[in-house]
Amino acid sequence: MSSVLSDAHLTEGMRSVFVELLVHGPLSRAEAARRLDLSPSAVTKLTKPLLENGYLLHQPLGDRSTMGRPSQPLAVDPARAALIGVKLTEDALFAVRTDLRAEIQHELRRPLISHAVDDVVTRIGEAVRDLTGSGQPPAALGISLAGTASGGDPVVLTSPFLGWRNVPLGDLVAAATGLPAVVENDVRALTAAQQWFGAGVGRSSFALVTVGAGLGCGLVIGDRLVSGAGRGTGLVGHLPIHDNGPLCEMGHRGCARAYASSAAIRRAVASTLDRPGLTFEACLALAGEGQPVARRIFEEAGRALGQVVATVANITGVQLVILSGEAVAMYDVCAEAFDAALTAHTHWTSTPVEVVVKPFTFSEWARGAAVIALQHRILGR
Amino acid sequence: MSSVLSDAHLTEGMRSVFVELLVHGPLSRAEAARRLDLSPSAVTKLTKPLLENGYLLHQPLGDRSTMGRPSQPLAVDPARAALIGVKLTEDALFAVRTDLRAEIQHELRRPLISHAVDDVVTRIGEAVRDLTGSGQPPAALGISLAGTASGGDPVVLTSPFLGWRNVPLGDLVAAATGLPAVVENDVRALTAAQQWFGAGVGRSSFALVTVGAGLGCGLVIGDRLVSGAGRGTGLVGHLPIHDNGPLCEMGHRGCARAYASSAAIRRAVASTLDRPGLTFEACLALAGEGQPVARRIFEEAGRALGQVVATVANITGVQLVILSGEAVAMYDVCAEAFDAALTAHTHWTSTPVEVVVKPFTFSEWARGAAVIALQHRILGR
DNA sequence: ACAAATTTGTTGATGATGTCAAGGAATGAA
DNA sequence: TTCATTCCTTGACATCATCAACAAATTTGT
Repeated sequence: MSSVLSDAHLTEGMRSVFVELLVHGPLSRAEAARRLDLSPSAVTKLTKPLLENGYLLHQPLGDRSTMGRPSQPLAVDPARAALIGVKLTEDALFAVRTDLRAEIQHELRRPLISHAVDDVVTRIGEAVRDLTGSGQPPAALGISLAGTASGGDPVVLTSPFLGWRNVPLGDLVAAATGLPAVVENDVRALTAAQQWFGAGVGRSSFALVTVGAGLGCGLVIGDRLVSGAGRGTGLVGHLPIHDNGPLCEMGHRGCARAYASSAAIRRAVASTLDRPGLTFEACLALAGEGQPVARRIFEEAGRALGQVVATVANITGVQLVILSGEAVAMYDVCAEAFDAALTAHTHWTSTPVEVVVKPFTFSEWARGAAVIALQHRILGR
Repeated sequence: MSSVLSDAHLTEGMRSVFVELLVHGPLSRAEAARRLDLSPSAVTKLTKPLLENGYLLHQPLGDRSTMGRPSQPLAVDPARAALIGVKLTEDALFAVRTDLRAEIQHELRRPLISHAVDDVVTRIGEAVRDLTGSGQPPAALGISLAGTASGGDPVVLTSPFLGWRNVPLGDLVAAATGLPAVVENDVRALTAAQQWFGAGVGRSSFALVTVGAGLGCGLVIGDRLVSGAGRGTGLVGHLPIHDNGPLCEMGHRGCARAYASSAAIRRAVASTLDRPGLTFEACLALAGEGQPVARRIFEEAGRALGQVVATVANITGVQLVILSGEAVAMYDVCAEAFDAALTAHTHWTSTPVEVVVKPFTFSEWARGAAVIALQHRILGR
């Protein structure tokens, strides 16, 4: 049983069945056939080699309420392969090891002292080794970071905060680790994770809006992750909100980022209260306690965020928007302002936007990278 | 030679070759094979029945500069079938008859006195008869109008300005004319026309922004026309531009529509100059002559439009935006303001947006409807 | 208890569709 | 004239999904 998801000569049909079972949980052959618009016999034939190779397992029978022969649910064996996901930030490296359903098994965090390409590649290699240990070698590796990483299987990336331009990070890491490696923008990676294993399951189109150090937006339209070639997608951070709002780092007045990024919120609360040492979490706590300055600033942030979400939904037509990111906890203290702004700016001819708030931990970024690796490995792009 | 594009039992492969030749002009078999990632032999086999049925024609040989046996270009015979496109407005019906490449052959305009469904269906039937005459019967019919018409092959539509809700217009017209009929939102129809026969050819993603009575936006992402199910797409009309701008019809302050719609511009110029009878065209002429009020108002419109285009490009990541619509001529008098706003609001990490301004005549709306009919007929959705 | 109905899953024959290998056709270059 | 090159075609072959038939496992009804 050699390298995973590659030797078994996965045909197109087998891939589609595998993905359907991976994403939509255990399904009987008959149900899979209906969903994929295939004949039952085709599913039988396609699943046979997958079962033999251990990719699929028979599940214990579930409900027995229906008539006729009970169905035999099939499911992907999540332990059949492992994936590595790495998220790079300016000063740290987060890595996770996940199973095939992107459930995190191990994680680690390492400081990133040097931004030299070789050093980063070495650090990633060490992290992979430490996460792998004596276990089965991972099937693939994904790397995510902020910046305009190219979409798909990209070999070349440009990252402002690392000071990189046209670095073939994927190839370098692949050479250093011996694993197939891909690089992707972090927000898109997170979007991919939601598409296959999160709130986006079963939705052919949705948007993910992240709030944290900045604002981000990922799109899935027509079952495909949108990746603007050359241009980034989801650049919502500098959407103008008010003419006379606060300034952002780029000198824009009243843009979304100047209202809703965690940095902007922290700055605003800290400077108004003249407590320069305040962290974002402390600001959040203050707002939770009803401190008026903090409350007001979070309220304005919620309003800005609501307008961002409404604008994204109006332009793209998505019905579902997932809220996530390091600072998504702010939703709790600004829900009313958010909802009011969302409703006010949603086009009146449209059905209301569904908003799902995803609790967030930092390892989600790395998990997204693992999903990118998985998708690339299975779909071949 | 019976009904077109249906009897010949078009297989999937034949469809793809046909569309490739239809959209990308004359191509040799070898070139088509390369583009479609097929073997040359496959193209030979797929084109044979299409040639026999008259869908394809051999073109006279073009350049003979290369080595080897000269290629034999194939092209779709545009006269092999005709299409009807109908655009409905509040007070008129525009209809065109086109060939397979959506070139307009005949067009007509009829007043729409009654909004009763039966009357409209009858009017459409008359228009089709008049356009068909004694010529070959059209292969399909498309209808476009403003409002949230469902996407694709829709049978049911909701139109605010006609006062319709859930009218199965496609089925009714199909029954009345005997032709396969589909309904689509007008902006999406125009977008489809640009995708196959306009500035969008060869682009897998682009946006179309229309300016006229309102603002509209159509999207093609990943080679597919985006149609928000339930929610409309491209609802850019009420994008906030300034906090203290003019009011739109919905009571929004300073939204894009209040700046850049032809109605808003006309109102602003006419009321400021106290010349209530001014038409939009007259306003445009005034601005062209340098009349300061008109110039300023068009300048602000251009600024708003530039911001709309930038926002669409930032969120969707499209690299190309096509400008069109009845009032697109305004671009000439506000190009600097438009470009400045576009650059200012374009995310700085991105490559610049390409903007293509399409001169517009009203029959383009109906032509778009014809393209929708064509796409639906060929692709089956 | 037993038969009928119902749904699932399997198997082999069939048909559709594309590739491959081979070769013919039409040209430019040596 | 001969060769290299590119285009196009043909028939053998492989792949893959459907279809029809049937076996399997259960509920329902008598």
